[in-house]
Amino acid sequence: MIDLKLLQKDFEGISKKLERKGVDAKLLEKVKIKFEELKVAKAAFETLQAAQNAMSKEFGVYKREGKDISKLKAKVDENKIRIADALEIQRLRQEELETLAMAIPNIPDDNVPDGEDENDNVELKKVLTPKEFSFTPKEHWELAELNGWIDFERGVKLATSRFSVSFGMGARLERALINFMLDFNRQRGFEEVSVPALVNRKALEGTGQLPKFEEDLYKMQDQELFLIPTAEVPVTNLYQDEILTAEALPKKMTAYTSCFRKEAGAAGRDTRGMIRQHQFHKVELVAIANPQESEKIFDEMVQTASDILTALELPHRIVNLCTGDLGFSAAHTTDIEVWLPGQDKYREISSISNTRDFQARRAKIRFKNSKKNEFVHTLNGSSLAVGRTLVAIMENFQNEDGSIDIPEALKPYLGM
RNA sequence: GGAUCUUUGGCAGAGUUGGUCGAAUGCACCGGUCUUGAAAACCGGCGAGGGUCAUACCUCCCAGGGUUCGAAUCCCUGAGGGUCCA
Repeated sequence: MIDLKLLQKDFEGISKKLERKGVDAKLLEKVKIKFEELKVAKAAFETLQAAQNAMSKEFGVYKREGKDISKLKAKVDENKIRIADALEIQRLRQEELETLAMAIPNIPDDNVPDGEDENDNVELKKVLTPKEFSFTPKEHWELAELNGWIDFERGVKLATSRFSVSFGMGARLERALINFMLDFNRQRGFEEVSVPALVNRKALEGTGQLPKFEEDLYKMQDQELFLIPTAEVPVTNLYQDEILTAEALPKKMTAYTSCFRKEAGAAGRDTRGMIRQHQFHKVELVAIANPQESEKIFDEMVQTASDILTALELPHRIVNLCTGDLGFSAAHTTDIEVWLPGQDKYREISSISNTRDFQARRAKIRFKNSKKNEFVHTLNGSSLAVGRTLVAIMENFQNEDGSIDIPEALKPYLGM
């Protein structure tokens, strides 16, 4: 949720920033008007309510003194009707405003580059050099089938397209990666948490997936619960509606969960292989931070994710997302893209965002800053997507005969 | 699944014959006195959101409805927690 007071105070400035993210100026204008209307409606209601409260107090006095109350009651009854109307109007305005405001994305930071899509993202640096192959490297699905690691057909049989099954070393590698990543993150000061895979509407509103992106979520039929699209949702919302002490910050957490996405807008993209699945494993980093140090923690998170790839000897690059590629809740995002020799390109494997107080405002996560309460900053990032890491290992560690070497760092996790 | 109790400020915990209750008290926290400094002791402040230059004022005692001039307090529904029974 954007800061409505800020929008009101600096309408020009904020709308200019949001325009970079493709927000219609007319929408903002509407929000501003609704906000004004709400204030008027509120004032009207409050005036009536104040009168009502005063009269009710008088009522008590009359009763005690044994005075005649019939006249007062008539007045109060009449006022009551007007209050009901005023309240209804206020509620309506409130709803209208919320509907509009909840659909506005976060304000991008000034240093976020302008751009349409991922092609306009800005590369910050490359880590490790892709190795030269003396043969044409295969793509991961071929390698996966060759080694019997992943069975795509049987995943479809069990569920539907974009589901797969891992066997043998494929399955073991996934588990090894999860443990490796969790341990790595923990050593960097992120506390491990284990959270529900189903969450309610409020949690998803808190982190910004709802109300705008319901079509990409799996929803339970008999209860208002959704499968999580990322651990960011349950972990960030752990502290929803809470006022934390300043000493409690930062909360740095890591969690492994399965993630579930309908990929509604991705028809035809990455239909082959396990780059884009409806269910996938991910180890996530989440931080609840004092605004003053959120950027420092952001850098730590990027470094941690990058270091995991380095430890796995996987070449990657770090890119700064442009406005067009920036997610709904993020003020700025850094992606890490891993080198896939089979595809001959870098592909996203981690996405790390600082949402600043955008989610905190929605989820009402605050902290006591000496006297006053302030919204925290929330950050999240993958560290890492497990399936894609497996893909990267397959493609980068393949041999000419299709066999695949195991990165040294993982061997202890495989009893090797 | 049934019965019953319960849900209050950062935490703990009063308040349920409806009206000076936004709410005692303790802890925590902040400011001060004392001290070389700290602790202890003592004094003062201290729920949240909106509104205002600041007051006033409005809303909030799990959520949603209802009764009433008036509800933290009564009634209904739902959610969470405890206990007992299946």
